[in-house]
Amino acid sequence: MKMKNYDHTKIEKKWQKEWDKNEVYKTQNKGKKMYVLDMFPYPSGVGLHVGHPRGYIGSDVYTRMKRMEGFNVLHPMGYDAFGLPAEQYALQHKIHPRKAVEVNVKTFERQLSIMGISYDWTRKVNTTDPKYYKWTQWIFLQIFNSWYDKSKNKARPILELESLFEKSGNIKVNAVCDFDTKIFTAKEWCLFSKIEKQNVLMKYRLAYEGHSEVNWCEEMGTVLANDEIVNDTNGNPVSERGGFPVVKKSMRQWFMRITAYANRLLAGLDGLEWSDHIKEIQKNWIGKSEGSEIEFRIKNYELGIKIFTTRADTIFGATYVVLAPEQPLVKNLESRITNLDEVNKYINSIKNKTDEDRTKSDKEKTGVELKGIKAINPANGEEVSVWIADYVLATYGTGAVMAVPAHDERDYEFANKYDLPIKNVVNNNLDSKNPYLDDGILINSDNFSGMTSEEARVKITEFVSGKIVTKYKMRDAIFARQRYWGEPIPLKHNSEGIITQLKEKDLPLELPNVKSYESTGTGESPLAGVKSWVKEGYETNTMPGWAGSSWYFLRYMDPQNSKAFASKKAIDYWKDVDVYVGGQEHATGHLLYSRFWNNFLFDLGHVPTREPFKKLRNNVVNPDDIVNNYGADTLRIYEMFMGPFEQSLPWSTESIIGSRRFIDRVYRLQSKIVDKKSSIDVEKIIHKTLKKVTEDIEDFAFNTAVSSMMILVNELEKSESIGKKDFKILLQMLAPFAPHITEEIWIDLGEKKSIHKSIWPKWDKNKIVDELLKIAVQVNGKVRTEIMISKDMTDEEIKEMATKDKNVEVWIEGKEIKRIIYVPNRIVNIVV
RNA sequence: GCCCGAGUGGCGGAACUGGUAUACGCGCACGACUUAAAAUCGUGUCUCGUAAGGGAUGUGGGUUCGAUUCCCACCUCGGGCACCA
Repeated sequence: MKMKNYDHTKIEKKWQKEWDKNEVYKTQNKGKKMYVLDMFPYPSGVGLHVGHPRGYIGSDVYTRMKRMEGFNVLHPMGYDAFGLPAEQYALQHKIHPRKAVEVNVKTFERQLSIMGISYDWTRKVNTTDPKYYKWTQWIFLQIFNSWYDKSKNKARPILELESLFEKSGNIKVNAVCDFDTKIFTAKEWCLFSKIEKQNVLMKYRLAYEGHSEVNWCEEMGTVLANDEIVNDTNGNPVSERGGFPVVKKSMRQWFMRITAYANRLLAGLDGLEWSDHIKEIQKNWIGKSEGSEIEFRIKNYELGIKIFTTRADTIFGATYVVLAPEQPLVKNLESRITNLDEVNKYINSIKNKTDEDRTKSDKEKTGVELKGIKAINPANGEEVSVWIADYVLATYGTGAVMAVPAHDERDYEFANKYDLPIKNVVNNNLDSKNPYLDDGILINSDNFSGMTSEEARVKITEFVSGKIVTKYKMRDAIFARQRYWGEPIPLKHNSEGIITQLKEKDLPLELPNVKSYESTGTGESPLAGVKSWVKEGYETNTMPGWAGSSWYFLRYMDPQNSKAFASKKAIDYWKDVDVYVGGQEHATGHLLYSRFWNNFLFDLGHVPTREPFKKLRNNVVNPDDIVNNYGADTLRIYEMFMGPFEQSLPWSTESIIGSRRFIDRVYRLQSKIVDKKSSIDVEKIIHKTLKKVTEDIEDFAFNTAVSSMMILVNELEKSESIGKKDFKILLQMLAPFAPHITEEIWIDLGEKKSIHKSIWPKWDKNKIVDELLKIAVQVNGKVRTEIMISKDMTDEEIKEMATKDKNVEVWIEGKEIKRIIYVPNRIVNIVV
């Protein structure tokens, strides 16, 4: 490892210092803007470290070219330091989370800077800084104080909803609200007590308090999201971090009504330059489906059962109805159920099961008939039995389904087990292996027989007075953690249960110091143990990890502002993120929540665009530590060269040597520099390569950009000399990949200003056209020879030249030429 | 089960909107320089064949003058969702 061609450690350190001193990467506030963002990291259990430099390097290469192209680039970095990972780390090491964050941030910054990443560090943000989370709390209050107007399709202030209630109650209000919201008139509204009003409004707020069954982890003393839970080796649910057991528990929670935005989050994907893969994941997660809501009347009772189905065409085959055990209607029917004991026993048995157990698809279906209750099939007036079963989900659709065993696999299984009637109403191909085919011709369906499923869906829905509706699988997001290390929620509860909110001037509500930030084990946050906090009535839950990260990209635009989360001027200038680079593990979390918040802020006029991230590129995990042996420039080139940017690659310390050799060769090429013009051939290849490199960086095709520069260097080595001017072009196009060595040579060549402040060169059109070109000649699609053509030959001349070629004549002799196809500058194909 | 995506040398991978498949790099072999080694440079490197030529982009079909690229079926791998009615 001795006697390198250049001393990477010395050179790289020198320039990193120099760039820092001269603020080479400082963002301006004018010019054509370009916002290139890396997802900011959060401290992990093993401390914060640069685990995967690939993404940071890729976005840095892109950033550097854009800067040289004259864009005013914003390329910042910061820290998402609230949340479980930081807290767990602190607990394990018996230090305060704030201390843990400080230590880890230092390590991280050192590792980033040795790779030569060109961040503007003056714009650093940290979600745990009270000056930052003041605005996280402010945004929370905006959401809390808003409702979703379906007719205008946007969020509006809650005050406007109250005045609508005063005018005409809620009957005419077309808003997104809780499923069980009751109808009231203006008069009734005015008679409501303060607390009753508060409860009603809570059903409309976009941030709301409610109760829900949650995943409770006793050891960690906290609620976990579904994606924070994994299965242990026995198939039991445990926390992803630590592997502690997880059970179901009903708890008071704060929620974000993200479901109000389901359709916009789905539709907004169309205009985004994201990979199809990530879009697909978000689409599935949102889970839109069109169907019908249809009421089955209950015999001798005023209420009916509303069911949701996507197969209204099969309603003539509906032979029973199933409710989810938690469906509120079950309670209402209690007095009429003749086997209530059996029913209650079933409901209780369900409560003790985890989601995991309930949703295992290979599990045998169970259920109980509600005896004494009969429903009427609205299509044919037949009486059908009513059941509860846990294969129906309370949280999707209406929590009730019509069962059509002939055309639904799950209903079929259930009907077979409990001996319920099965009636075929769609004439599928009966010998087909799958009796549940989507489409067919209706039979046994009165006037609808003979129609296709497709037609019948809408017609039958009308016939039974149902309506066409759209449902989503996505649920509202829980917005609370029973933990210490998070943003306090800026709300107070008084002894009567009235909720008041902090005024803007009183923000931030700072996280108090506590003796013990360890879990209380009771399910309450450690904040519940702080007397002064509880006395004031402050909310003891804190915000979840995703709060601070849902808007940080806006803060970078104006990170020091104390009057607003960012000034209007800064927001109007930067608008949105042009390119966003980060891991795809955030597809259904961060990337969805940020889009939700940004759409919301757009509705209230705080930001100028709906979607925050125009272009998304995903980085994948890879190890590091090559810098010491080979240098940062080598690491950067290697990471970019070894394959497509968005693909995970196995690390190979063997092949990295190729990247180092490449740099060494560039370094040695200096001996060929002359003070006059280079030969035509050298000029040509320089400009051709420049064109390719420019286009490739634009497309994030870094691997082929490096490859074409390698070809260029191979060619230059064969040449006698290189003009200084052309050599500088090579340095410039290499600068984004290898910022240190190129800077070193650049300054050596007598330049005064940093190469990174130089202007990205433009390729010369005239220099990339070849006078002579080699093209292939095929006979019947097989290559037989190559010919040289000049650029001013006509098509006819080229075709003639091809047919006259000796190597071709052998193959066409004595045969009739049927056609000659000439693809300009590529190929001639002679068909005989 | 459903929905995406991908299969190219010993390895990482390239091939623009259908136009000379295997660029570039690693590895390997041989050679040059050297007392020697390292480093560096040069030559070769899909496969069968002495050659002329033939065959290969997961498998089998199809469209086309021409297919890694488009279409159909199947196989394998990766990812997402999962009792969503």
